[in-house]
Amino acid sequence: MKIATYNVNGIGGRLPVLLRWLALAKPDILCLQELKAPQEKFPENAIRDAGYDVIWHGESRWNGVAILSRVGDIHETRRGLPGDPADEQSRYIEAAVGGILIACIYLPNGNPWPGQKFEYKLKWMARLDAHLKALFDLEAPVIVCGDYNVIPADLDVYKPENWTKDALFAPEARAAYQGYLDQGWTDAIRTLHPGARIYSFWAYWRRSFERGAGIRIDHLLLNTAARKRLSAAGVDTRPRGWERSSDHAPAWIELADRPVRGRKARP
DNA sequence: ATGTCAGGAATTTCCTGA
Repeated sequence: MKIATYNVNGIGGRLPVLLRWLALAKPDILCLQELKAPQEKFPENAIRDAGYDVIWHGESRWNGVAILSRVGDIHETRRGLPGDPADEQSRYIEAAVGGILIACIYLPNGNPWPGQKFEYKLKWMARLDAHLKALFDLEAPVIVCGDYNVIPADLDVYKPENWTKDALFAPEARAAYQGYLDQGWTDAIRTLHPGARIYSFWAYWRRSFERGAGIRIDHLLLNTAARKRLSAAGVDTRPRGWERSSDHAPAWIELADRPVRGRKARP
């Protein structure tokens, strides 16, 4: 089973690119972020015509998350991250589908740092930390994926010195992300490719993609049951080179039907 | 410091967020 996450940066203008990638890559489950569309403007019919069930949480202008599935109906389990009833930003949606619990997140960017937006990011990360603790021990495979807006390590950025003042590379944000791994969650791409330079975002300007000037901020975190079935992971850079592309590329994993021999937790 | 997008609001141009 192929599970992917893709920050589309606007579902409206990106629909042709998304449909093209769905036909090419055929993910079984796909999480989308940055819909940038109100609830009623999500292109539900086009997604269903492509063969996918879908749930989404829109928001006018900003944010917005969705889960697509072509392997059975989606049973929504949660909409909105717990911990702050006053938070109205559409950044979290969770569902049971195909025997998996999948959470789609669009973690706050946090720039400029320091500032109120960065404080919101850290609070959101703390709320996610608490929720992850509740999800980790489930017996079912759990995948928490999306745009984390966190560069975990120097290896995940083309030029670390250019990002030292950025909220995506801030020590507090990286520490919070490390806290998720310390809970036991597996960063699927990094675990299968320990020393590789793999990026999922390239800024639109200065020909970043052509120069390979990227960062890795789209992650798939797996609990123990999911990690045991992890057979492959990567980033599909192809759509980043298409016309009218998102500034992100889809990150994906493959889960085997049963546990993969030798797939142990990272030391 | 720069640079490029998307979408919404107001109209052809600016604003915010990223």
